[in-house]
Amino acid sequence: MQPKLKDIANALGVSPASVSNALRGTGRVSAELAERVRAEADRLGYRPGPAGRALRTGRSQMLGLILPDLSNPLFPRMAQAIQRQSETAGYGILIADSHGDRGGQEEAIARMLQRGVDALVIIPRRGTVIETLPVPHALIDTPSTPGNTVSADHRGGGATIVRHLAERGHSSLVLIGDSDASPVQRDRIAGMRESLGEGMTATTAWLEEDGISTCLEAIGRGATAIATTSDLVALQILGPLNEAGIEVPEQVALSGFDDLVFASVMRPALTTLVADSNAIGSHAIETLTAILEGRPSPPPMRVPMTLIPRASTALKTNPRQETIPC
Amino acid sequence: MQPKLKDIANALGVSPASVSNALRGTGRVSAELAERVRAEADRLGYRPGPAGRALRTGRSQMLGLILPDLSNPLFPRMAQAIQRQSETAGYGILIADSHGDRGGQEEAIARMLQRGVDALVIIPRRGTVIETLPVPHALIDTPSTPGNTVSADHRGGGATIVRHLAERGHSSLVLIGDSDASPVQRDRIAGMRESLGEGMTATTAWLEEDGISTCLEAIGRGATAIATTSDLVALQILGPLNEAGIEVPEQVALSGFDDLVFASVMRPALTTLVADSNAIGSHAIETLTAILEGRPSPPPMRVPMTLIPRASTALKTNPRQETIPC
DNA sequence: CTGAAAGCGCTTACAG
DNA sequence: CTGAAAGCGCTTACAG
Repeated sequence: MQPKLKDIANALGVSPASVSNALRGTGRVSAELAERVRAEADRLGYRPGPAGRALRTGRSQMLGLILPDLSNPLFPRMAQAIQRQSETAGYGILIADSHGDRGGQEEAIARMLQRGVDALVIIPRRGTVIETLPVPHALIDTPSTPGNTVSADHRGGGATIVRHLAERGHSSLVLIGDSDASPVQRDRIAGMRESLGEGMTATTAWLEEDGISTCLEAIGRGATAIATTSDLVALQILGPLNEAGIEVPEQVALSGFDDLVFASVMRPALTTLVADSNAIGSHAIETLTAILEGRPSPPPMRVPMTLIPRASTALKTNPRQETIPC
Repeated sequence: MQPKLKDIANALGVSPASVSNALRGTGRVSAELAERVRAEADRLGYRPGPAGRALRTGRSQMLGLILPDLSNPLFPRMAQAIQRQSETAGYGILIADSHGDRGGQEEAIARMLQRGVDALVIIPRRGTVIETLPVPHALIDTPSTPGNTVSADHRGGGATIVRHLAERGHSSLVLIGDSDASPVQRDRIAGMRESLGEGMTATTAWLEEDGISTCLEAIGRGATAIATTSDLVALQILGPLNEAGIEVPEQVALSGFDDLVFASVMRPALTTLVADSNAIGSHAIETLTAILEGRPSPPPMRVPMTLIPRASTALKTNPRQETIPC
């Protein structure tokens, strides 16, 4: 049986109120009594039970984390960062995924609220708008999403990879994503387009819309670099490129996004960009705990994406090279 | 403000006790009153608050999930399966990871207990023994781990891939894992070794112990197939093979384990084996809820691993082919 | 069949 | 500085 507050009070012949005050540093308690209480609490290994505290304070000391899809390879890092940060802040993390659809997201939020979470961290489904919620919440989506609390600077990442390719002599690019229904992917592509330099051209393609063909055609017309919105997209393009006899990076440069687990280990190793998940997680948690604890809450934050140059874009390309027959 | 039990009682002019009994189907309540209570509860959108219930019943209706490392690519699927199953059973899931070491695992367990979880699902760190715990727990490790509740049949998976390779004419194999400190990997390799047929030979290697060199040497001596313990290991071997001028699957067959996200999309697509995460998750949750709710708890379970044949082992190999110069 | 009462373990005004 | 009391929202014996 776990020791209770009353056990300490009885052992010391004082009231439970004084024990509680001594342990929390609230109310007036003499230093001497406080010390005796702490010693006895340590001896017994006492920890306040969550149920009694929650009932009295109205706070569960738990945060809910809503993910669109736990099996998405990008989310584990976020979940890990958020879990560790919230633990440091003294909150537990309840998880739920949105079961792949929008109704699922609303249900997941409703379940979390019923379980009494003090606040929510939400990584929303593509383009979902979060209605008013009865608890504070932090949104991790894209800087262009209204109400976004913190996220990677996807647009800046797009700009960075295009500059990287430009420095290597690439002037004709293919920009390719999975789906333009994704705000994250749209922002990455937008950032790429915005920073095309003088004389640079780019074809945009989406995997959903026969993007592989579009991509191969553009290469046939002289494109020398493919900037994708995700390592997974890059990996999916590698096969068709090989089959078409196009070598990476010798004939075409290729880049990804997110530094997924296979990016460093595939051949050629994939140039990619990644944001610091811990920075994102800690800003989300800091924002929430600030609100919960009455501190001033920080402004929204945009975490930069860092380029990780690898073999897939290592070669300098002569912008006037012959076009590859397709 | 969320409606309380008392609000329903007041609105109907009955006691909170009757409302509680009506809603839970316990105690004696007339059908007529039960119906009125349900109607009013629906109208108000009443849900019992978790704090009051937890304090009274001693149950939090939450399960803790302890993972060695949330960022491990294998765990998201498990976490997702467990989360969904426990949700169906009416339990929330608190997550914690072990921060990469054994002490971290013990701390994570202690934190979960302090938060009042009713039971734990533990995917233990390599070779960790779980001491006695004050709540029921389900262990997901390997069938050979004492106290294991449910897990994939890693040994059977090893046997399956070796038979698959044997059918394709391979008789000289390399079996390679990351680390023999991992019970899962040891079981997979053991299953492989056990089912080597007549006249088959195999070299075992570990990445940790310069396994790549061992592997290349074995191929130099005539091995025609590499069975790895993980898709990630297979991916890591592909580069050195390419550099050595060894083609997959033309000269050497290659297989993985776990069907990670890149396995189907890499080139060549990777033959692999996978267990049904939902089956594992639901057995773990069923075991725990059975104990918590006083039902007979099911025996330990071993979930079969299914072969997913892909291009990387598609070719029949002549066992007497020339050896490749190394 | 129904309701009044007690109590789960805490914290927080409040009185002394 | 310290303690007695009330109460957070529920559920469960128990009395009527």
